[in-house]
Amino acid sequence: MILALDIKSQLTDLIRAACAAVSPQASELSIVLERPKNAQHGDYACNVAMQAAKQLKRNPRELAQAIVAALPASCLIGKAEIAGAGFINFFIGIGAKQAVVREVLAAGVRYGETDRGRGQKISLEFVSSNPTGPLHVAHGRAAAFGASLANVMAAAGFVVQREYYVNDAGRQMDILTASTWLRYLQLAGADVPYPPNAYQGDYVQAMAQEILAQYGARMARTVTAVMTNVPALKEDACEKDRETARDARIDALIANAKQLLGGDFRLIHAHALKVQVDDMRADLTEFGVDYDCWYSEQSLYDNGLLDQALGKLIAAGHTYEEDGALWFRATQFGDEKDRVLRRSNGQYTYFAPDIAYHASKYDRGAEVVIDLWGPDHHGYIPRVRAAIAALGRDPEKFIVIISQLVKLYREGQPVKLSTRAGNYVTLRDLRTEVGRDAARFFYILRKSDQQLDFDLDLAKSQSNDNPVYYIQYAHARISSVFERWGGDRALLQDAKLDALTNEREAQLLQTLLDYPEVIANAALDYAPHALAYYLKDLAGHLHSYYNAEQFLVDDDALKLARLALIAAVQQVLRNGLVLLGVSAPERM
RNA sequence: GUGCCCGUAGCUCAACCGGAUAGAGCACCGGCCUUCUAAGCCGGGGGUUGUGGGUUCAAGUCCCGCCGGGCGCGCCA
Repeated sequence: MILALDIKSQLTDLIRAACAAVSPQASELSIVLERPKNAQHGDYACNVAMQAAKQLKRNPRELAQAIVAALPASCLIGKAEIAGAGFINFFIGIGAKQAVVREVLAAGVRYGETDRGRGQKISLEFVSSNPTGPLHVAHGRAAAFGASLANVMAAAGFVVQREYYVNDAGRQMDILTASTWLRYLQLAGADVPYPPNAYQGDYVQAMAQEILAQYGARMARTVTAVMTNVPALKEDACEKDRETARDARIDALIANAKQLLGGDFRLIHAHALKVQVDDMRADLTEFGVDYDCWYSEQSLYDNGLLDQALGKLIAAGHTYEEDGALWFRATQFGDEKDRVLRRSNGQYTYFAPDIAYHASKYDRGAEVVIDLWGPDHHGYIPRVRAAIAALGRDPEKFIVIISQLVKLYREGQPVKLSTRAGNYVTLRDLRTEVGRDAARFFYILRKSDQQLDFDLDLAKSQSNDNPVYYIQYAHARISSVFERWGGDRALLQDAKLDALTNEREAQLLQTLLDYPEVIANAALDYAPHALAYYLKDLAGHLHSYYNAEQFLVDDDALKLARLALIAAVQQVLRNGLVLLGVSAPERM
């Protein structure tokens, strides 16, 4: 929706008109309005006079004076004064601000929406964890960030497609399949060794149980058969050699599994995939994170999109063969080295289907593609960008947001995590421990490219230390006032607002006015944390107001005006919390 | 070694793409509950924005050097 009451753009128009009257050249200037930190500097400050002073060869303060003098008459501006080096400070009349209350109450859940995104189609991919085990706390951050960003962008007028790329075709899934089978063999009584780089979690055991229950001993094989041609580990060698040996060992086990099981390998594979994807989906749904599309990597092989994408690259001459492998000339598109698409063993790299996947995002209508990745993938960005460029798409329309590491703290000490032992903290653990609201909120409190220290005790604490409760409490307090009042909230829509005149009321009105722009900026900057800080701010102003003034007063006009104001505040608090996936409780 | 990201109060972090006296919370000190929820409010101390230069009316923000930290640099994903 487009606000009737957009003070900032109305003011911008007035200033532009004034500039045009002062000088034809000045009419070309871009008018930037900013909310001063210092209340003495008014509600909006404009620096256009300082920007223009040089090219107009005029003194900035004198120029500012001329612009102010040329301002068209408007009931919006209570006062405009020159300050500092040439700022024009605007004080908005309280009457103009009061109208925001009616605006908020009329718009309701839609207050804050703008058309800044102009309906641009965005593909936003986030989490996309391998379906080889439960989501852990880093995925949780990506989930919370991606979901909040998608909500904020949608509110700002973008059309957002939320995507999860399911890596159901790669080697990791084969390892999970083999892991499940090995556990199954152990359950069936076979004394097979379990490799250290197979999946260690208990969920593998659980899947093995299910396979055993469903298919009985039909997939059992002798240990000798399973271990045929499986090379030994080299635990006394150096780290690099040990890793190579481990890789070779698990690859041999996978090859044996495929050969010994035939079609049954696909059965275990399909079972494991379904269990893991269902589990992740349930986990995310419980976290308030939903997707428009779960996109299968395997489908790119099956429906020919992979061949199509590679065919395009080959036809355009962007590939070559060397050492038996197929290479992409990534260096011609800004990457630091060329990249392998198809290995000499005939297998495609992870990169190859990923190119097809990204191509499909654009082919399905995305104007801008945004990927949210972990920090360990940032070296991968130039490669994908190069491929997008090679396919004739604008690489500027491909944006990667890096979601940095999450460190957990308990009692001031970092929580030790060891992926190898399989005892990492899952998202589900975290949700169980601190609750969904605190988890969602804490996760987006930091800029995505900054490491996040997650204080478990703080997130759990039901105290004033906890910013989630601080905001929710403001919302609940307002509910409590209305419960005490007992009147009909619909009456507030038409309440007279003239009585809202004191400093705290002016502050609240202005903060409500800021909300749509906060949403828009958070969307354009990919920075949902800005919304969290705004809500803390709004809640703070409400708490101050609550403490300073009585709402349920004898003076009827004053009472209704104040109730209308806090109803509007509550609406905005709720709207903001909804975008962040945090509940807005009526009582606490 | 090379590339990217980061360095702001004792701690965790903001700062509206270059604006005015760098702001919150925690911690510390002092006040406020017979009045709509004290999970709250009011007040106080605390800073050479890692460092040295540069750009300009104006730099935490932009450019260069250095110091310190994180991550990446596979025919892995």
